[in-house]
Amino acid sequence: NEGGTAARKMVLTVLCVAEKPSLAESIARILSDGKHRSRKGISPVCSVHEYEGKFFGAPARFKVTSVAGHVYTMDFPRQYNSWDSVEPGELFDVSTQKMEANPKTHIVKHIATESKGIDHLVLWLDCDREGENICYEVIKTALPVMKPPPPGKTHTTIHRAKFSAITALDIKKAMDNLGAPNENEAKAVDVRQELDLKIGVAFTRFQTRFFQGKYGNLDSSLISFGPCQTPTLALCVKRHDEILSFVPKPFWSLGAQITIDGATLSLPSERGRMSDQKKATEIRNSLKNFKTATIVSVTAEKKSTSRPHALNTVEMLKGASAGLGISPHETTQKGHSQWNVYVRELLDKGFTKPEGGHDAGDHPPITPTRPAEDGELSGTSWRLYDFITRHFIGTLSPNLYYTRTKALIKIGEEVFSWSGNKIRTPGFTNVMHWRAMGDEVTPVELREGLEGSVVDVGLKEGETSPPDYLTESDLIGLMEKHGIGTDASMAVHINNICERRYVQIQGNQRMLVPTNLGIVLIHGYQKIDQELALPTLRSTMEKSIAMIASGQADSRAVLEQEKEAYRRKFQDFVTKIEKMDELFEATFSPLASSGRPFSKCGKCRRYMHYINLRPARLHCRTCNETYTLPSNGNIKLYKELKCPIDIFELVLFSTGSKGKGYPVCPMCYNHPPFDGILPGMACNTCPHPTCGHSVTSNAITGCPEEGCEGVLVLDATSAPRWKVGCNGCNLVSSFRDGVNEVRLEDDVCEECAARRLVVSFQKKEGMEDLRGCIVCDDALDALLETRLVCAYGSHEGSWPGAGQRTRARTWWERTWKERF
DNA sequence: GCAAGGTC
Repeated sequence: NEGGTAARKMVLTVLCVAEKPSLAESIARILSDGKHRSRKGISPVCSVHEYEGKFFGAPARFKVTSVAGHVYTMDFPRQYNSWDSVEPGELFDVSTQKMEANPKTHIVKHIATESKGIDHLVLWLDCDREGENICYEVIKTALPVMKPPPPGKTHTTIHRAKFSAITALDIKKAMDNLGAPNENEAKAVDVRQELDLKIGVAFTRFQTRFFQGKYGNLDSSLISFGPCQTPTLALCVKRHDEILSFVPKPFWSLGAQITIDGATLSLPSERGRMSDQKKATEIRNSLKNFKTATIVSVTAEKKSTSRPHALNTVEMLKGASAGLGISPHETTQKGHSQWNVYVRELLDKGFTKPEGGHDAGDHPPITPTRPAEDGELSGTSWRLYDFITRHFIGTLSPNLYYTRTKALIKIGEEVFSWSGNKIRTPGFTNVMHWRAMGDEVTPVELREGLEGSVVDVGLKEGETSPPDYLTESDLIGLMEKHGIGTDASMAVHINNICERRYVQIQGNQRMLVPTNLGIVLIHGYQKIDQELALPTLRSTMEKSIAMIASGQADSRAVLEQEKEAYRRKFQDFVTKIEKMDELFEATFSPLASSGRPFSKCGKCRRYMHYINLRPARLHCRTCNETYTLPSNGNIKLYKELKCPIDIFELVLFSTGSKGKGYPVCPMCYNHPPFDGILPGMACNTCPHPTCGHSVTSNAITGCPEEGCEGVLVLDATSAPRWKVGCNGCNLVSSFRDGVNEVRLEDDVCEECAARRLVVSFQKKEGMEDLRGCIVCDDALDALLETRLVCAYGSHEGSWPGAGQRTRARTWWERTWKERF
């Protein structure tokens, strides 16, 4: 059917890409009037929704899919990952690269596959600056494989959909008014990324290395700096300083007690607080002889409290923290159980992202999408759902109306008052009970001219009190005010400064109390360079970046100018770091008085002290030397065994009974005795030819893990639990129970060149010794309790396999042949 | 091991 083929050829293929999977589904449903078909994509997280329709009047097949946030992330080339061999200041000059943000999700491959041969690409990314940047990430992947416009035609094949809500109206309107992506906005994000990376990483590495291990009770392995986290911390420290420097002032307030129509009322003076004690006393004394109090006026004023505005994310975070004690981090956790479904629906369907970044106020941004019962959601999820739903109903409810009555009562010429509220209509407080107002009424009716008798006129002394620490809710408000972070990232910044132990959250009120470390850091920046700890650090940078976004400034020029400014700041910081160190010295204790006696120093033969804080380390008080130890595991003594090179006593590092274990010489670990070996050399990587703990003594074969350059070594340190593990990656496997001893032979397997081993068994096993190669002999391989558990998860199927034999042979030829 | 920004 020639005609049919020709007609099919005319059908255009249009790919629509949204920012996240749920949006792709919503968009497809709206545009296809629910007639879309869904299928899986290459990426495990993204589906593709297809339907037929018209594009610019022509018949078209539509595919709607998504990315999942940014496709690429910016980083330094790999060789700049080393903290030891790269000077942080150099980082400002390194050209950064974009790499796939989440390689496991295969988003790049997904987009490339779905873009192949398409006629048009429609970008449905969120209509904000980051979304504009993601547009170009998608274009970068899609354009090379798209069908070029037909010869002679110059129309664009790249389109931008602009929408502010996921509603049928908005989405269809966007499809009918396609435009072009905004390159300036995308470039602005590139510049922000590079600045954040370079500034953050340079300062973080430098100050971490400078202070790490310098003080005995400084418990932190990472001392970070960032254009958002540091100003956030500074806000907390500022309040702390205000509290400490607060000087209370005394004040006096006058009050009267009267009886009127048989009721007793306490009345404050209309003067309020008085700071002059002498004058206050005079007034009190002048009233001593008055026995009568007279009501001189009663006014009733009708008042109201407006129902709340619809919730946006920031208000939700504040409400959840202040009212429910749920952290912003937890509030935005939507990755588990039914919660996931709810918040996704809540955020997607009801969320408005008006253009220009201001809430137009015409949509309720966060709303419940269906009723749920208490039992359907677990603890925190239910409380948050309850809050959102009540708030939502509140926005649709009448205002609170009440009457405020105020009576003025004179004793002599001094005016006292009584006031109270009476609810007329509770309105939204019916459902938002936490905003409810109580009735305050007198037991008697107050009316003008009524007289009572004075029981007492007294003076109360008080003093002004300091402000409280910032609550989390306050902090979020301040971050918003100063433009620190976005609604999606504020929670992360707060979580960061908690995790890094710069602040602690205290009490039900969730107040942020800075730690010594947090205080010293901010005060240190203030001594060196005020600007580094100003709440405006972020917004100042944002202003330059906004110039790029609006097309008023050239992105390269802004980048260079900002980079230069921060390079100077960084260099200045480096030269003045002693100023910050003075504060550290005054706050933290010297190493010389920290830790407990542990293992012996090879230089002075005295006990070194073990400091079990991050980073774990040994300190020799006699030599005044510090030796850092591997972290994220336990450190134990190792039978007083010594390193043959420097006679330091070895210590044993282990990550648990099923985890890795190896001996470490504190000296070699910090100062490797062999050329070309970087710090961090444990005994299982030490090439010493005869030491029983070296890799030479314990090597079996090359690591079976694809791409790992490490060596599989025998680990006898937790015997009788014998293990094999890689000295390069996390791969480790135990021999099964009943194995008594594993020894390495001097010869190697003819087939694969792995070292042969001899396994002996406990008596109760009644088994002969087994001798052979762990790579080629199934009987030996079967003794390994678990298949090798590896860090990268790429090792599947049987180990050791045929591929391993080749790898083992290569490893032998290349590295170890001459050593045996 | 570092930043901040997406989303999961």
